[in-house]
Amino acid sequence: MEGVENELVRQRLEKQARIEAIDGVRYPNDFRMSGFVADAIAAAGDKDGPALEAEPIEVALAGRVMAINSFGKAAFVRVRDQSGTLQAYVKKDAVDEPTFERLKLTDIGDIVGVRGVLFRTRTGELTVQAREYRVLTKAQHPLPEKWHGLKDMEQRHRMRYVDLIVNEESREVFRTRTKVIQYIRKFLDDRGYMEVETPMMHSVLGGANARPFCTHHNALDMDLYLRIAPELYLKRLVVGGFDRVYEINRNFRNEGLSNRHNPEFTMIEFYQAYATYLDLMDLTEELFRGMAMSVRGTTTCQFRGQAIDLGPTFRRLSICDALREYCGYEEADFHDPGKSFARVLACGVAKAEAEHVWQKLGEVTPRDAALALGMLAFEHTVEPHLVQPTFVTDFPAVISPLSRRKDSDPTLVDRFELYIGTNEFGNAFSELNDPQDQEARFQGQMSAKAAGDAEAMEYDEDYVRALTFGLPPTAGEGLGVDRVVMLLTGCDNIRDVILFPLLRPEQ
RNA sequence: GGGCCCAUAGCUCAGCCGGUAGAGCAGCGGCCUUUUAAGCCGUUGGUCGCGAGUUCGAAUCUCGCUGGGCUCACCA
Repeated sequence: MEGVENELVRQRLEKQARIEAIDGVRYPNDFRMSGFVADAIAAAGDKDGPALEAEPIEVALAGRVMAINSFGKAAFVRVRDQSGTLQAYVKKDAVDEPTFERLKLTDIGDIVGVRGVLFRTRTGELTVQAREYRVLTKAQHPLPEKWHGLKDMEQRHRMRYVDLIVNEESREVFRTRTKVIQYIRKFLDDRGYMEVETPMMHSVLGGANARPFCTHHNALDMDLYLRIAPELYLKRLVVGGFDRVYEINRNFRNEGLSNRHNPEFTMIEFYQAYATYLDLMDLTEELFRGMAMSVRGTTTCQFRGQAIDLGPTFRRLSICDALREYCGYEEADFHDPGKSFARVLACGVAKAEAEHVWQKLGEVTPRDAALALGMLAFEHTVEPHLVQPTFVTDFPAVISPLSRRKDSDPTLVDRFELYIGTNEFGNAFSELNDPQDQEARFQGQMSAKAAGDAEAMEYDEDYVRALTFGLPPTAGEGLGVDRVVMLLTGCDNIRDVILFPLLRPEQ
């Protein structure tokens, strides 16, 4: 940063040296806290001043100085730890000379240790009457201003540690993030799911349609991908007899950044044998409702300027019905790529984009092409309508290479995506467990790859082999955890819910 | 990657119709032993993101670069 030449830093280094001269130690680590601030507050309960005087409670607290109100011969020092904030009162005639000197050398931002008994000020505020007061760690760099905090988004992301110190809203977002993950974990644990860990370095690309990050293992002289999804490994585990598994997984996709996309992001992916995508819809509603109630105490939330209610039963809308309702599709349009193409253009999709999508499909039937093109119209025209939670169901098989075909129509699959606030939150389907069909689907992906689809999956021979040993009828789902946190915290930018989002290097 | 916008003191911002910088907070000095955005008096602090150009003169106008925000595209 601006370096030690800065005047403010120079002053603080000077104070640090003077404290060291008093204490004989520059970074002491022998202060022992009696507990957190919250414990001290709990110990005092609602006892009034006289009660605290009658039965003194001694505490030793440590934390960061957030404010100092000084009177020259006494001062209030507001100390914050992980659990909360409590002020200490240090007065000259209640402490020895070196202690009062330490107080005078304290800056906002310093880490201090305070020992003393609890009392109440004339306004009734619980306060530690300091007997011992020490500076444990000098903050050599000043903190941002106390009531505007740190506003600059770039600074907040680059120096998250400072953001967390000064912005309570930011601390709250990440506490909520932790609660969300704890809730999901407990929710699945309670239902007999087993948490597992699968490889993040893959030699075969699969489980999603996305461009990967590449890396290299030196000793094996082997190129590897950072995983884009754990799906194929999790289903291998179901083959292995772990009927219900889940992984809270970090995935890596080599795509553009946006306020909804970070190259590494967190998903919760879970699989349940002897279930279908219909079962997962019920489970998903239950999860979202319980999570919202647990984390926020209500099923309503604000997301990207929209009022969302997770309380009512989620709407269920098939792709084809959506296209009929919002894009004017008629029966013939679902079978004739030319007609579907015309509908797509009528929806306002750029011709070049539609042609590109058509072209990179590779060798497909007219029905498949018509449906795949329809997805463009869906994304362009239907998505903006999906504000309240909606399960979009029955996707085209041609774009769903791992999903089970519908018994009633093999060109469609038993799949849903969950939309909330016009954004996709999750993706689930009954798993394709027919190894011969899976082979054919991988062939289709290879065909698409050959036709120029950079995001197509690779042919995973071992996965097909696993299927030949028998994958029970299974349903699986993935949810974007970062987006769930955005929804429940009202953050519009994914970077606000990721502690250290990817940024370009400084300078 | 495309479009629009932003970058001034440690932090939050003003100045932008060109005349080489201002406030609040923080800091420093003084007064103040129950404050809580404490108060009162005084005061330090800036290669105005970087680099060119126009001009007698640029924080201000122009171009380029860097970083960021919003938005579009792909995904979750």
